[in-house]
This record gives sequence, C-alpha cells and structure tokens, in this order.
Amino acid sequence: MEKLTIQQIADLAGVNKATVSRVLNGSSSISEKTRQKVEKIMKQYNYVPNSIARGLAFKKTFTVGFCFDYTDKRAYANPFFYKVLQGIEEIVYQNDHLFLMMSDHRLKKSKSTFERVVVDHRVDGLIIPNTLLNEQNYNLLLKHKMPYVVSGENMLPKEGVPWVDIDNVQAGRILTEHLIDLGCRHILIYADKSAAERDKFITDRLKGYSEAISKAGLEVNVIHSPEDLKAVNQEGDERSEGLPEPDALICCTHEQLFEVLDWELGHSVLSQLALATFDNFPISRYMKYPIHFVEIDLEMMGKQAAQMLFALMNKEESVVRSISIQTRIGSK
Amino acid sequence: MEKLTIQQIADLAGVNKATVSRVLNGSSSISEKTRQKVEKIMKQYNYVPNSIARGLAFKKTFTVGFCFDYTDKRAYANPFFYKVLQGIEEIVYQNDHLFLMMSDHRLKKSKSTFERVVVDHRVDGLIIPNTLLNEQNYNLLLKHKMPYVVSGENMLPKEGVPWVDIDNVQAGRILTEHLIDLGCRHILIYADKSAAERDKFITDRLKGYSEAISKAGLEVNVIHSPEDLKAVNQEGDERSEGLPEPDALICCTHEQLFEVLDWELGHSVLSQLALATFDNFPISRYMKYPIHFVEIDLEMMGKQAAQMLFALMNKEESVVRSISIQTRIGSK
DNA sequence: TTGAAAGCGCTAACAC
DNA sequence: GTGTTAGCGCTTTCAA
Repeated sequence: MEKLTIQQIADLAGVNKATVSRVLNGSSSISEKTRQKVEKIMKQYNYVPNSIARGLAFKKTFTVGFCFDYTDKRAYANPFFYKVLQGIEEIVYQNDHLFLMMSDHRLKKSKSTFERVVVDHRVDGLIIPNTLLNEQNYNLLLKHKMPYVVSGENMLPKEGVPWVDIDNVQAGRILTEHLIDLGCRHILIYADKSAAERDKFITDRLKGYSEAISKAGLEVNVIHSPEDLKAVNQEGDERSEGLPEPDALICCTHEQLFEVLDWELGHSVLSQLALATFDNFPISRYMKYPIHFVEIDLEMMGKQAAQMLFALMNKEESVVRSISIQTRIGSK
Repeated sequence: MEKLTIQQIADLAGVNKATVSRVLNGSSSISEKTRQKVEKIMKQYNYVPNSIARGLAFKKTFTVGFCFDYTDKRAYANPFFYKVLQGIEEIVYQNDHLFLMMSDHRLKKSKSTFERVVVDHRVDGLIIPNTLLNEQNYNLLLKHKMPYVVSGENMLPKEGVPWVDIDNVQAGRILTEHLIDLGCRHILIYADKSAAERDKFITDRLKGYSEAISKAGLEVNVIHSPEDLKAVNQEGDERSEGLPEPDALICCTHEQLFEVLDWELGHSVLSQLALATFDNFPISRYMKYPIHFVEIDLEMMGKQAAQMLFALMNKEESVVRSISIQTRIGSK
C-alpha cells in the first residue's frame, strides 16, 4: 500500500490541495460543507499527511530530543534516567511530538550526535543532562537558536539557562531528620571530596545534612572514604572519652553506598549502622542491610523539564526557567 | 546564524546547486577542480545539508527507530534493554543514521506511537521487542513495507520474521553444567508455570537445564513456587530415604530470584543453596547471598539486530533472518 | 471560500 | 562534467 499524497486526496475530493491543507491545519476560512467532504475522503482512505514534507514547509520536525550522557555512569547504575525519560515522553506525546533519543557518541567525521542533531535541526527542542552542558555545547545551542532545557541544575556560569532538578538540599535535610526521628544521634555522611567538588548535588545534599544536624544540636561528621568508618569504629579511646558511637551512615550517592558495601566485605561494621541514601532503586530490599531512602519523583522531573521545553519552543512569555522538585521519605 | 541552503553554497561557489548536490553525494561525474572548489566553500561556511529536505527528496529519514515496551517489567528491573540499546546505537551511528526511541504509548486520537511512526514513515527501519510483535503490529509493518527486526525470538506464527535473541537453551545448559562442576548434585530450577507458557525463553532455559542434568545422570527437579523450597527442605523423611539434599537453585528470571529472596525473608533455607540465574546485573554482588550468573552479551545482541536491520533496509540479498547469541559463565 | 502557483531545500533525469 | 528543470508533499501567499 502506497501512501496517498495531499494531491490525491484533493483529486478524490474534487478540490484543490490547498483546501485539503486548510482542512488539515484547521483553517477557519473554509465552508463546513467542503470540510466535511474532505474529511470524509481522508478518513475513508486513511490519509496521513507526510510529516517530512510538512516539516520542510513548516521548518519544524515535530520531534523533541533527549541527549544521553554515556560517560555518566550513574545513568546505568540505576533507573534514574529512564524514569525521567518516562516523564518526558508522556509530555512529548501529549504535545503530538516524537522523541529522538541520542547518546553523546562521536560519529564519523568527528562530529558528535549532539552536534549533528543541533546543527542539522533534527529536533525542535532538546533536553540534556547538566553534565553535557559545557561551554561548547552551550554555544552551539545558542548559535543555532535551539530551545533546550537542562536536567539537573545548571552548573555553567551563564545566565538564563533553563533547568529542572531535584531539591537536593531539602533531600539531604529530610533524610537526616528522618534518621534523627528514628533515634540516631551520631550520623555520619560519606561524601567523596573530588565528587563533591565536581557535582553540585553532592554539595547540596551535604548542606541539607548539615542544616538538619545543626538544628538538632548534633555533630556534623563527614567522612571521605570507607576507611574512615574503621577509624571511627575501632578507636575505642574516643568512645570511652564520651564520644557517641556512630549509629547511622548517609551515602551521598549509590556509588558511595556500593563502595561502602564493597569495603564491608572485608570488615563488618555495617550491622551496627543505619544505612541511608538518596533515590531508591528497585532491588534495594534484597540487599544485605536495610537501607533508608529519600524517594525522588523522577518522572515528575521529566515532565517538568518537557513542559518547560514546550513553553520555550512555543515562545511563551515569562517561562519559569528553574524548577526544584521536592522529595520525601520513602514509605519503606 | 541562519543555515545556508544548497543554493547559497552554489552561488558562492559559482556553480549550479546540482553540482553541489553531486559533491554532497559523492557523485563520480564531477571534475576534481570543481569538487575542491565546492568543498572549500562548504567547509568555509560550515555548510550542513538540511536532512529534512534531503529526506523528502530521497524519501528517507536517515533514522532508525526502537520501540520500547512499557508494559514489560523486565525492561525496568535490570539494564537489559539499555545495554541492547547501546549496541544498536553504535551500529546506527556507524551507518550515519539517528535513533528515534519510542515507548509504545497511546497518543491522542487513539493511535499508538508505534502506529504513528510506522504509518507516517518517520523512520527507515524499526527494532521492536518480541513482546510487541502481535498480529496487528505485524500487519501494520507489512502494509507499510517497513523493514524491522525483532529483539527476542519471534513468537508469532509467521514465516520470515527476522529476529535476534540470546541462545537460552545454551544458557540454561552451561549454567547447569557450571553448578555441576562446582559439585552440586541436586539442582532445582524455579520456573513459574504461567510465565513458562508465555515466554519461550523460559521454556528454552528449562530445556537447557534438563539436557545438562540428564547428561550428568542427575535428576530434573522443577519447582513452581518458592513454597516448594520449604517442602523439599523440611521433609526430612525424604532425605533419610536416600534422596540427596538440594544444593543449588536456578531461577529462570530475575523476578523469580527476587521472589525467592522475598520469600526467604520469612524463612532461611538459602544459605544452604547455591543460587543461580541468568543475565548478571550491576549490584548483584551486594546482595545477601552470592549468585551465580550466565553472562549475556546484550550489547552484541543490539549490534546484531541493528546490522540485520540495515541489511534489510539496504535490500541485501540472502540476509540471515535469525541469530542466536551464545552466552558464557560469568567470571565472578 | 476556493484555486493557482510559488516555495521549503534537496535530488535526479535530461540536456548541452 | 555541468546546468536546467521538474519533482518530493506540504504550506502559504495572492487572486479570483
């Protein structure tokens, strides 16, 4: 079955193709009678306008892109990005667009997929992770007037970059408060130094932790390596001097949690600690130790990002350009 | 910066746009001199041909689609699909195409994303999971002459459906043999009955298990619920009658593994069993019990699927239409 | 309200 | 080898 063209539909309906086009685009200047006639034919022949041709005329693609950072291990360690994608897709489909996913691969001709998509205008708008918004990509987007939204708080020192992120300060705070509520009084937090410098979300989680700890009159205690756990736990001297025994450990990321669990294999201090981290993952309950979580509504994050993008694409006025999503303590 | 058109490049180079087009498409009938001249201008002005217009003329989109089955829980339980995607993308990019991902959502106008993409020819070819190849979608693909490849063995009773899958019989066999090598002599396999009827890969894994067990002169022992573990383990009578105590349990899927682990929370028989399943996942080593795995090269599966698709799209002759990928025992 | 025709950026058949 | 021209399927002036 070959696809029908607008011309064929026009012939079948005995009108000009411009008229069919008008019906297609809901133009007002058309008589109810011809509209009915044309619509009947379209339905009868299952006519679907060719979106490529349409795109050429409109200079639009009806496609939204999402660039995936393949160098970002977190993208694979947990369903993070996929939940975000789910949210994005929902909005994209609602807006009658399609969804072009790309990972930031380098193609032949030393051009990245990202660059190609932007330069070639293969999408009408783009969502990219903050890890990918470097100076170069930023300039590319600007140069090609490509609307975009960053998932994750913008870290580039530029004004007006639209972004959507989790409120990591709040997340750090409520997770800590939760542990305090559970009775913990000596709460450690594990934050890798170099990671904290690189990733703002770690700094933010630390900040939330500190706020909650200080407010409760407790002691801030940051460790920078699983090894530090050993020290804390074995130096009996300290404890006998009245220092409370650590009773909880917050890991700023899953990798750090896994690092601790790896380290644990050779030691065994974790059974005495409440473990906590951010962003639940499906099989957490099958792990050796129970783990406390902050639930993060990643689908919402995706939805917000996509909505912001469509607002920008539609050149709506006064678009909110930064959104922080609140988290909550998981139910189990 | 507005994009240059082929006409503008032609004017700048003082040639006809057809000539530029020839340079673009590597036509042979062109003098080295003009080619150089045109290429210089193109480079100088960073010219990138508009792929939409190109697509319209070529009747091609230079895009390959992947349809994601949102109802398939397995897609989220582990990085299965994402690894496959990684393989697909690599081949897609190598072939200078882009990658349109869609989940099988229903859009407005009661049309699925899948349907829309196929009917509207938004891609030149499509990879879909076998769970999505039903009668209706099959007919749609045929009707619109859309090249496609199925990931997972085709289960639709149709001839010539191209597919790529893991060799699950082989996987079942080597996993079982591995356990036998380790000294296990009473190996159970957990295969949910209804799942086995629905999913061929489960039947296949069972088959491989049976082959290995029989070959070793051992006893096939299929359980259909975690509860059966209890029975096996507690009926001391049986054992005293000379039946060997079960020493290994193969779970056909991760869900079943998790089911068993869930059930375990209330009991405690697993420490006596070697646990095994298919398809490793990143955080398996942090789980309560060590787990034996068959490693599955999912990236390879994606690559093979994409390569098969391009072969079909290019109308190559004698395309291999079904590929089974061998697995191996994981190194840890 | 409708039709005719130009144009979106590119390819390809046909001339020269 | 290169230019001319007619499409690809649709939108959008401009007339009628």
